[in-house]
Amino acid sequence: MLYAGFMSASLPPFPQPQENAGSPELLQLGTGPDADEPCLRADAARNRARLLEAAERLVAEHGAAALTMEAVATAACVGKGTVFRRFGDRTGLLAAMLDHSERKFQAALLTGPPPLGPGAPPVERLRAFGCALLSRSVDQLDLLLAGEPSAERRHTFAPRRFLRQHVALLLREAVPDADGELLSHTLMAYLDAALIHHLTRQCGLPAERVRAGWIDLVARVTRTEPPDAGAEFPGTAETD
Amino acid sequence: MLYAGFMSASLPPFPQPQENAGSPELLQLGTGPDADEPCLRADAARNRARLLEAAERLVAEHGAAALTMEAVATAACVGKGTVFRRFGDRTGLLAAMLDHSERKFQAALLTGPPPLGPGAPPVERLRAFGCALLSRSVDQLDLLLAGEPSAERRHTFAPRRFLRQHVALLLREAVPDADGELLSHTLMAYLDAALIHHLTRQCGLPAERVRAGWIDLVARVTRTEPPDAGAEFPGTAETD
DNA sequence: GAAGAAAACTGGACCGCGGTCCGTTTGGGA
DNA sequence: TCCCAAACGGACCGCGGTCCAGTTTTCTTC
Repeated sequence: MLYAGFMSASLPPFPQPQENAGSPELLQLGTGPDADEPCLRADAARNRARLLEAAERLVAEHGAAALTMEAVATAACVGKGTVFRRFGDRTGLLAAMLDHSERKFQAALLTGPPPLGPGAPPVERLRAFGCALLSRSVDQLDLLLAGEPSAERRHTFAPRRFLRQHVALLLREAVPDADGELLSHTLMAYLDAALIHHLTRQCGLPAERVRAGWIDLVARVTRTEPPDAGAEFPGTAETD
Repeated sequence: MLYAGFMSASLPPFPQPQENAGSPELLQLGTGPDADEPCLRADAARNRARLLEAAERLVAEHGAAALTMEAVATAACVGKGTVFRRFGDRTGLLAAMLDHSERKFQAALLTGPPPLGPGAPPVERLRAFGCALLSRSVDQLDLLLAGEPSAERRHTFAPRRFLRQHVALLLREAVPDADGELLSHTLMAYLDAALIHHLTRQCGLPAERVRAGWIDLVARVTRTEPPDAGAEFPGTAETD
C-alpha cells in the first residue's frame, strides 16, 4: 500500500474518524479531476467543499499561519465541530488543502515521464525528485510550515512516508550495498520544509544554491560523480 | 559568538526579555557548578530555582509531554506570569532544563579530549560528534521532543545553531571543496530528535544501526572510507 | 544607615484557540 | 412514510500566552 490517507492510524476524538482514513485512494490516479470525495453524504460533501473553499480564501487573505479552525467554520457558515469531524485537526485541514498537488506529484513519480517517473537511471531520478520537490515546496511553504505535524507524528505522516519510501526504493537501486532506509531519511531531511524555509527565507540563500546542494548531496551519498552542469559552490558564505 | 543564549532575538511579550538572552555565557566554562544564573534579583533567582526543581519533578512524574506551564507554576507556589517572564515560553522552560547537559556537551566539543574535542582529524571528530550527540539525545528524547520549537524557529534555536556551526567547521576542514554550510544541515538533520525518536521508538531500530548509519553517512559525505570496525547493514529491513 | 525613587519582579485575571462532547437534525435506503 | 446511521453545531474545557496593578529589591543621595 502506498498512500494510506492523510490521517494517523487511530483517532479517538470522534466516533467515526474523518476524511478517508485507511483507503489507498492514491492509486487510481486519472479517475477524474475531482475524485477527491469517496462516499460522503450529500450535506457532508457540500460542507467539505465549503470549508475548503473558505479555508483557501482565508489563507489567501491572512496567510496560513493565521488560519484558525473557528474562523474557517464561521466563514463556511458551519459549526466548529463539523470542521474537526471532517479533518480531524488543524494539521488535517492543511493536509487536505495540499492534497491536490500532493497527488499530482505522486502521480508524476509513479507514472509520469522520466527522469521523474520510471525509465531513467535511479541516480538521475533521485536528482530530479529533489529538484521537483524543492520547487514544489517553495511554492507552498506557508501551507507546509503551518501544517507540519507534531514531532512525534512527523515521520509517520502519510505523504512524507510515501515520498521517503520512494527515495528508499531509488536508493536501494542506486547503492544496493548501503542502508537505504537510513539514507533515505537523510535525503528527505534535506528537503524538509522547515529547512528550506530557514535556508531560503531566513538565510536568504538563492534557490539555485539549495538546488546545487541537493545535486551534490545525491552524488556524495551515492558515491557518484555529479553531472558537470551543476557548478559547485565552495563552502564560503555563512548561512546564519 | 558561539552561544547567544536560548531565547530568540526579539521578544515582545514582556518589557524585559528574560533569562540571559544575548550573553555568550557559554564561554567561561569551568566557572563553577551552578554558574547558571548571571545577575538576577534575589527573589527572581530563588523562584527560578524553585521552578526548575518543580518542573523536573513533574517531568519525572508525568513525562515531559504532559508538562503544563500552569502546573509548574502551581507546584512551585508561584504565579503563572512568573514562569513566562523567566522562560519566555514552554520551549524556553524545556530548553533551560536541558541547559546543563547542553553546556557539558559544548564544553566537551570545545576543550575536551579528542576525538570529540580538538586534536583529532576532522572526519574522526565528526564521527565522534554524531555518536556522542546520538546517545545524549536518546537519553533526553522526551525533553527534546516536548521542547522542540516551532518550524519557523527550529533552525535559529541557539543550541542547534551552535552544534550545526561546529559541524560546518569540521566539514570545511575535512572537505574544503564542498558547500559545508549545506552539508552541515544535512548531517545535523540525521541527528534530529524527531528522527531519532521515529527510528528507535516507532520503528524499533537498534541504536547500533542508527550509529552505524551515522558513520556511513559521514564517510559518504566526506567521500572517505569508513573505519572497518563499523560493519555495514545492507539495506534490507523496512523501517516503517 | 535612612529615605525616597526607579527598576525589576510578581501573580492571577484574562484572552484566544485547538480540541471534545453530546443533544439535535437530516439524508437516503427500505 | 418511517427509521436510524451519519452529520451537525455550539457549549464547553484546558492550556499557552499576555497584561497590568501592586509589591519587593536595589540604587542613589544625604
